Amino acid sequence: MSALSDVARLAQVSKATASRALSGRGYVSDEARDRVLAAAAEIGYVVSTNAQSLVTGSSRNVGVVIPFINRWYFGDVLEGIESALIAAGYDLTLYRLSADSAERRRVFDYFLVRKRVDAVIAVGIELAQSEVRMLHALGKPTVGIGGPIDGMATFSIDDVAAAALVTDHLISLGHTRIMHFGGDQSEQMDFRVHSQRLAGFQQAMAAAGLDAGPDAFRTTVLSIPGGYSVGLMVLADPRTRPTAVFAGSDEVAIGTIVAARQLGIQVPNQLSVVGIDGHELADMFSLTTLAQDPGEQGRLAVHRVMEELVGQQPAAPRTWTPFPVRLEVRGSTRAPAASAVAQ
Amino acid sequence: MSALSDVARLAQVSKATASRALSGRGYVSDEARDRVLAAAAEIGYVVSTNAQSLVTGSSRNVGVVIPFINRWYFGDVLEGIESALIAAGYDLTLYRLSADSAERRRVFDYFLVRKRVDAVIAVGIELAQSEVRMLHALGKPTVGIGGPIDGMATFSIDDVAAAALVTDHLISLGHTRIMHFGGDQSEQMDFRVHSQRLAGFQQAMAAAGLDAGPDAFRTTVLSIPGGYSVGLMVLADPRTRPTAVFAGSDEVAIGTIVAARQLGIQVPNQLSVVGIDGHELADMFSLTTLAQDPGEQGRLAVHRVMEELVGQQPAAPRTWTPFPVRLEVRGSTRAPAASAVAQ
DNA sequence: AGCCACTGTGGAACCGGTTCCACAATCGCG
DNA sequence: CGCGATTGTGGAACCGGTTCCACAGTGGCT
Repeated sequence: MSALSDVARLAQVSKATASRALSGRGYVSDEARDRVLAAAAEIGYVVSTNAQSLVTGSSRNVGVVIPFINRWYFGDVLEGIESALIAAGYDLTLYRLSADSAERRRVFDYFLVRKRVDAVIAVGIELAQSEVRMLHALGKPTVGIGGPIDGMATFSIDDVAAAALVTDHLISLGHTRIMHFGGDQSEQMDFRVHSQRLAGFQQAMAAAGLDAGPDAFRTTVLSIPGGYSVGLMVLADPRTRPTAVFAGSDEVAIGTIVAARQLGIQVPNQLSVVGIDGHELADMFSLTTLAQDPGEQGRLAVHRVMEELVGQQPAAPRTWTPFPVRLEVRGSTRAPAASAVAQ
Repeated sequence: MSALSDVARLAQVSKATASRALSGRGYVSDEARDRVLAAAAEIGYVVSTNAQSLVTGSSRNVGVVIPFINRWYFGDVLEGIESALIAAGYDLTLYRLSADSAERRRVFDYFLVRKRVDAVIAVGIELAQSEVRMLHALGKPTVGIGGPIDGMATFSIDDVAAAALVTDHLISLGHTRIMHFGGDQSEQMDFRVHSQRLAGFQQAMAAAGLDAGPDAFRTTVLSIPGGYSVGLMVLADPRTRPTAVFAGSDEVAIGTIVAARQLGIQVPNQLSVVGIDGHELADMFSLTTLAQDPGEQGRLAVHRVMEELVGQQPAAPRTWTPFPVRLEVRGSTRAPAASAVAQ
């Protein structure tokens, strides 16, 4: 491969001048610049980013740590991050972090610290305080999606409020027998998303004077098959069947709707279902949902990182920024039929 | 940050010995090694991969170019690639390539060439011969998933055979009015997947003496909503409705099933549906499908890249390796009911 | 005893850039 | 005309490692 010195020799200038001509920094005569550019083009010169990073100390590369790639929310966030990084001229190095804690340590110790990332974006992962400190100690900007995390800039929707909002939607329609299908705490290592949505559900129920005991809550995997299997189990018995389900994610909601159809239960006539996410399939399944925009969250996180990376001015404080949501009412929610209640 | 020279000073050895002790290459006395390791641990030394890459010429980093993240097949391939790369001690730099050709050039010229990848894995992207030559000229191993591409090692299922197989399955059940919902050529920049699956369909139909004219084929976006919308349009009219649909992907098949249910058409009693992929939702929808294993394809591609990267022995020839498939018969296919045919 | 192979170590060159600094030439202006 | 500011250029140091080479000590063998 050709190096800068080759370009310099061909253009009959010094390495210093060649470097200045190519980077655009410092004084270079037009004539010299033209010669350098022509020489570079002639031999197909490309800079070595390794050499560049070595001397400048920055690598124009951001690490993204994410637990899933194949779930809608995470995939969308990743797409948003990717497009924003490319636009900013940065590369994206991807680390998927499974629940396996040994692998987790390895990624953290080995890759993130050792490798050439300028910053880290953690999606849906609850970082320990020791891990946060480690990243801060390295001077690497770090932002999280799905916070809040102490000492870090994080973005996410307000899960408690979101859950309360959709629960209130069901309550205002007249439902009283409402169940929540939520995530299992141990399933993945993300934030307190699950418990917060459960808390919001319970708050809203309590505020309306409704029962939200243990019978009103089932855990499942937050995916379409997860919603399907819990739906099949819970909805099969007409005597205990609720009139409405608040699903912890749209994927669970869709699985529940499919299960209900399978059982011959009409949605929304006999069962209302509401989710959280704004999944691309929500429209197809007429799903009422609290929509968020994961791609936008990803882009926002990138901008926050860039602020701190470029950062002449002091960066914004490292706090949680709630992300807006909007309730999209579709055909999966309706007032409970008298017969359904009686049944 | 602490550098190797700091470690060397603290351990009272030369940089050369410190480097040998840490890398494990060359002769170092046990005593010296211990001192170096202790010194490194004490000051929290981590190597600079930039310096390392600069001198060794390899960066332990593989670039992955992929058109979608959020479609099941691509997400699964990506997961497979990621896990295999991490296991091999390599990083994964992600480039999403949209259909926009300007962006495509930019990624190619700017990032792939300029940046620090040791190899490139291209997923579902048809590379031009000029692009293949460019990568070869750089001496970077390159493998594709979803081939074949001339001059490149590629992995994919045999799309013609796969399409013929599922079509034969429908034919052997007694169906004669079969339609194919396939991908639109212009929709994305992947390989000739769409046209090959169409060709396989037409071959199988012709071999059975069945009509596979233009009326037997509809294009759509290869996603669940895509299958849903084409399903709603095509299945609405009972007079022209086929008794079986071969969907170009499981996502299209699932969308078609949902559309059929919506129209009150029973699957499989009134309509058989078969897909290709082995989607995670296939089981839930009782979908008969030709299963492939995208994650395994990703892992295989990584191994192929590693072979060439480590490669003392001459690497395997750069040809297409067909990937195995298996027909998983579930409840979405059945012999056509006499009534359905008459209707 | 003499020679060679092996082990262990440090000095120095090198990878490919960026940037500091010294120096020269030109220019504007009092 | 003289002087300081501006422009343009090259030499050399440096980023942080790896590795070649020279050299010294030790041991095994004839």
